[in-house]
Formats: sequence, C-alpha cells, structure tokens
Amino acid sequence: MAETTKAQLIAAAAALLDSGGQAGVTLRAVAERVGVSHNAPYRHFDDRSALLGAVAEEDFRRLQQLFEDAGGETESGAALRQACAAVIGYARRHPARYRLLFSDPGLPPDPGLREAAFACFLTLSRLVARCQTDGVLPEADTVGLSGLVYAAVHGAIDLELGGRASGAKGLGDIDATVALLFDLLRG
Amino acid sequence: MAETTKAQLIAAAAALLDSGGQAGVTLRAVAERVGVSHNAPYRHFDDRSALLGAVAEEDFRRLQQLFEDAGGETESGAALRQACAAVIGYARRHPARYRLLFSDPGLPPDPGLREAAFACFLTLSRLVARCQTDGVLPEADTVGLSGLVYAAVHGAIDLELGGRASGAKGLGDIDATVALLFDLLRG
DNA sequence: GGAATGAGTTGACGCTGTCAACCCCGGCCG
DNA sequence: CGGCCGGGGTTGACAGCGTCAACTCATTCC
Repeated sequence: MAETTKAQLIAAAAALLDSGGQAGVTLRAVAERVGVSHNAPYRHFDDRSALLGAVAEEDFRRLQQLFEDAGGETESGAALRQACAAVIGYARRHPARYRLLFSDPGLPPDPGLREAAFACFLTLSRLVARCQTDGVLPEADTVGLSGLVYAAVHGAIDLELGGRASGAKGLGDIDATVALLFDLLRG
Repeated sequence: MAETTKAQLIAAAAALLDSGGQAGVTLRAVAERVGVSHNAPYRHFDDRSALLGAVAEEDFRRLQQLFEDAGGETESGAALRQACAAVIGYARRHPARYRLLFSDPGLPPDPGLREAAFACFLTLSRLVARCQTDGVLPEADTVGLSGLVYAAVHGAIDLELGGRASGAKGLGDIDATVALLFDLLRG
C-alpha cells in the first residue's frame, strides 16, 4: 500500500504546522492538502487535538532518535552537547512543532503520547548518566540532574522562540546559556 | 471614574484565561462578562491578540512587582529563592496566563509588551547580581547567568505545566529542580 | 447472497473573529 | 445658541472553523 491516509494526514498537519503555525492547522486545510473531503480526518482521529497529538507523538520519537544518534559520540561530554545541539536545531527549524511537544495545553492525555515523551527523556537521561561516570557532570541523583538539564535547555529554547526576552545580549541566546550551564556544572 | 471599560475588558480576559484557558477567551465571552456588546472590544483593541497582549503586559508588571517584593529579603540567596518561589506559585495559580507570557506565539510584537518583559528580567537580574557579590552565586557574566537561572526556572515550570514529563519521580518537580540548580551552582 | 464494517462523502449546525453601518451623547467652535 | 464631530457603543452580517448526522460504496466474512 502506498502510505495510508492516516499517515498522510499526520504529515500534512506537520507541514502546515511548519508553514503556518498552530493557527494554520485547520482540519479542512489538512484534509484538502491530502486530497480528501473536509470530514475525512474524523475517520482516523477523534478530533483536531487527537490529530495534533499524533503529530506530537511522532515528533517525540524523532527527537528520541536524534538523542540516540548523538549517543554515538565516543566522548560522553561531546555526546550530551551534541544531543542538546540537536534539539536546539530541531526547535529552530520547526518552532511550532517544538512548541506543540512541550508547551501546548490542548493535547490529549494519551498514554502513547506520554510514553513517547517519557522515552525521549529517558534517552537523554542515559547520556547524562554517562557524563556522570566520566566525571564530566557532578555526582547527584541522575533523574534530578537530567531534569535540570532538560529544563534549562527547554527553557532557553522557549525563551528564544518567544522572543519576549530579546534586547539584552546574552539573554535569549540559547547556545550561550547551554554552554554556561555545562561550564558551571563542571564546577 | 469607576474603572474604564478597557480595564474591565483586560480583567475579564484574565479571569477567563484562569477559568477556561486560552480557548476559553473568546471576544464575545469577554464582552458579555463586562456587560457590553460582542463588538465593543474593538473600540479598545485592534483584535483579539491585542487584548491578550494587554493582559500579558499587565501580568509582566505584576511579576516584576513580585520580584521586587522578594528583593526585600535581607539575605541575597534567600531573596533569589523567594523570587523563584513567587513565579512558581504564580504559574501554578494561573497556568494559562503564565503560558501567555512566555510560550504564546500569537502575541503582537508590541514595544510596550517587550519592554515590560525586559524590565521583569532586569529585576531578577539584579537579584542575581546581589547573590554574586555575596558569593552565593559564581562569578560570571551577570546577564548570562541570569539568563541561565531564568531559563532553568521557566523550563522547569513549563515542563510541569505541560505534564508531558510526569511519570518519573524527580522529573517535572519544579521545586526539586530549582533547589538542585542552586545547589550545584554554589559548587 | 446478504449482513456488516470501514473509509469517504455531502450537508448542516452553532460558534468564532472581524467588518460595516448606524446611533447617541458630550464638548467645541462659529 | 446651533451645528458638528468624534469616541464609545450597538446591531447585523459574513466567512471560516470544528463537529455531528446521514448517506454511499467497496470489501469482507458468514
């Protein structure tokens, strides 16, 4: 089979997210882009937010893959830095989709989505653990430390994406913020 | 004069944000709550997003006030911690409004809004500077360090609010994350 | 062969943001 | 004093949206 309609709908929604943001993703536009009637999506998703949830789940897996790829680096510090760079690049290339993942209040509490998000975090957490055994990051509860890294990187991304902070040099510059974080954590 | 219609509209929008989230803020509901016709808001705001922008600007000033109040603490470390606790509490009490401030892509690029956001950051930055001179935080570019603190706290809040991360203990717990941050930064 | 099922369609509904036109009252100028 | 005029408010309309209901059609399975 050529690609199921469901998969096409998800891809179309992702594309519209990239080109027109959240507001650009109307069920009718998604349907038209796939070449079906305005009501066809309801055969595959409960409602609009379920479709967005499916996009998010797919993107969480994509993100996890990026983290796993970064794990290929031989030096653990480099691996973690590369993972961070990967999310940052992803967020810059697909801001609306990134925001959908972490900052969207409307997504359904789907267990699949939750699991994908958790797996994503876990992968990053493993990189952090490697850094700890290599002495690149301090000894501390690994989950907590990973949460801190996750939060800092996400926060920096979100602030830059929002653009509400720009105006001061050094603020809203993700790369500088993340670099400083690793610098200070090393002690 | 009793409170201008404009101020009432802003207050009504904020209340609706609290009770029904972003989606609950419809121009018509706001108007009805104030007791005017569904088109009256257009006499005071260009469009829906301009109204939300006004809510955001007001909330940024409120947040700044919280930071300034926290500055009253005698010990600089306690002051910064109190400031963080204040934002966290605010975010928990008004999640939709907090998200509007930092994670909403739809707000207008209004100079007043931008200035309010910047002033807010600046106030926090002063607390960080005090911590540095007191040796509670490491020597480093103050703006950069403030940006890191800002990003970490905001990131932790956003992750908890999103709830996408829950499931792992220690992840998504803002207070623990922030405590760990200050702990590690001290060295 | 007939029932059932899943994907897709058309048509309608109510709600939303927004535009246009009208109204009405207070202050200002001649 | 009369006229005007502008800001705040109103009603009415419009298109676009998510969603529901009913219908069609092909496939599959007893």
